[in-house]
Formats: sequence, structure tokens, C-alpha cells
Amino acid sequence: MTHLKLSTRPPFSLHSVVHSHGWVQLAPFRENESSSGFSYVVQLDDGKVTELAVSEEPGGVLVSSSEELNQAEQEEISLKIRWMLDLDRDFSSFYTLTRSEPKLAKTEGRAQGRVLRSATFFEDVVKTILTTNTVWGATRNMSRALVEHFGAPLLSDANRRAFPLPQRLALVEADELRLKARLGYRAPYVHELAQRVVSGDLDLEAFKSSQLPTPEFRKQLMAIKGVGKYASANLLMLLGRYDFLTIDSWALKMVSQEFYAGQPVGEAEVQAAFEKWGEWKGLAYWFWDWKIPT
DNA sequence: GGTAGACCTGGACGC
DNA sequence: GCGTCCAGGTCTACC
Repeated sequence: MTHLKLSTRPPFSLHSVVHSHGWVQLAPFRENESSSGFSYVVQLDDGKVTELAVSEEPGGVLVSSSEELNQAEQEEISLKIRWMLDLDRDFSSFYTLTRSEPKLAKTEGRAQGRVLRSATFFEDVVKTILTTNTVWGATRNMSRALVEHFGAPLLSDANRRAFPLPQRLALVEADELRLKARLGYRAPYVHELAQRVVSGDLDLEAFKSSQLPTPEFRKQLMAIKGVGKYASANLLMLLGRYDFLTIDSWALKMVSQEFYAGQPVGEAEVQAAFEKWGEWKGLAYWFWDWKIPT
């Protein structure tokens, strides 16, 4: 077992990152309620599969690997966890704005802002496609089935597997994805995505550091089959681009209830409601203290 | 550019 | 237990 300690920019709360959205419920994540952290099975560049247990400690997080790691593997894990938890981002200007908004009054105290990501952007794109046009339970089932059938196993426990690499999914027929992972009509989208990544046609990991303006970047995301308006906005959030809102049916319902007395609203009204938040509008929307309709 | 219909799964509901 | 209906985004064909 190898332990790594990673520092973070304060304020930081691992609990807030883990509960920022539902990703921790999707395999190969597993929530650890006793430590307010999580575990995650990952396949490293050299092929090694290890399970990481992540918990909070003063000044940062502790990462415990189930396998012994050499220096290069430790550095790879550090980079992955820093990305997954967005440890280096500065949220101070967002918190300055939230201090004058009662609906976001608790955000700074809870250190909310960081959004949990998967280790690779490929994994996040696939999972986002799995959230479209379905209920959350089905998304969880599809993600779990992908991992169970196509993920690389831990040497010590074949029941724990990493999220499948694009190389693996590119070799699987779309029909097999449909049948075994119950992906339905999404199967050819995931299959084509994996093939494009493997062929070099699409460098998804480079998206993490793209400098393109958000509107153009969004067009790139929407060029991926299966990624439309909602999915692209969700992926922009995951990449730390908060100047674009995730508008889905839930957003329309919430904004209608919160700002328009229950009257039907469209995308324009949702955008208008959060326009003043500028580069932080996605986060303001995400952590807003909504009035949940009864 | 806008719109209608198909795609697929799982939950809710009625019988 | 079985059948039916519906919600949930995106794509494609068509206008």
C-alpha cells in the first residue's frame, strides 16, 4: 500500500466535492461515508490497476493506494487526483460575490464550488452521455455494467474494476454494449467515441487544457455524437467553464418556480436569471438554494 | 432555422 | 405478474 498527501488551496471540503453532484454514485466510484471520502479504481498508463481511498486531512487530502506504486505511478496518481478534486482552483472571486446573495450564503462556509470529476475526460464524456434521456437509476446501472463487463480488474479483487479504457470499448461491437451494458440507442455513440479517441481523430484529454473561448469550445463538444445542448453544458461545468448553464427539464422547472411564480419558462429565461453571475453563473445556478416544489 | 418522430430503459400504474 | 404509459435528451429527416 502507498500513501500520498496532497495539499489544496483553501477553503476546501472533501465532503462538499464528493456531494457536488451524483458522480460519486457512478462506478468505479464508491462513497465512503465513514471518512466523508470515496474510493475509486483506476487503470494507470502502465496498465496497473489500483484502488484509491481518498480522505480529508488538515491542509489537503490523503490518498491510499491498494497497490505499491513506483515514483512515476505516484506522480500520475497525484495529477489525476488533483484534477478530479480540482485542488488548485481559486474560488475567491466567486465567494466575494456570494456574500451579497442570501441564496448562496452558505457556499463559502461549506467550501462549495469544486465539482467531482473522473480521472479522464473520456470517462466523463461517456458518463454524461449515459445521463441523457433517462432516469438516474438507469445511468447508474449503465455505468456499473460498463465497468463490470469491460473494465480492467484489480489483481487482488476481480470484483473491483476500473472504468474501461477507450481502447477496450473500441474493440467491442456496439450491439454488445447495447446488450451487456444496457446502453440502448447510446451504444453506437459510446462505440464511435471510443474509436475516434483510439484512432487519434479526437484528443479528449487535451480538452482539459483547451484555451478556446467557451462558445467555440461548446461547438467542439457538440460535434461528439450523443452530446447535445444539455450534455455539452454539463461537460463545460466539469471542465471548470462556469459561464454556460446546464439547462435541462429540472432547470426549467426550478427557474419557473423561483423567479417566475410557476409560469412556464424557456432557455432564455433561465439564462437571464443568472446572467449577472458572469463567469460564475454555472456555479451560482448549481449551488443555488432552490425552493423545491412540493 | 424550426419541428416532428424515433430511439431505449426503467419506474409508475392499472388490471 | 403482465401490459401500458410516460419521462428523459439527441439525432435525423423533412419542411
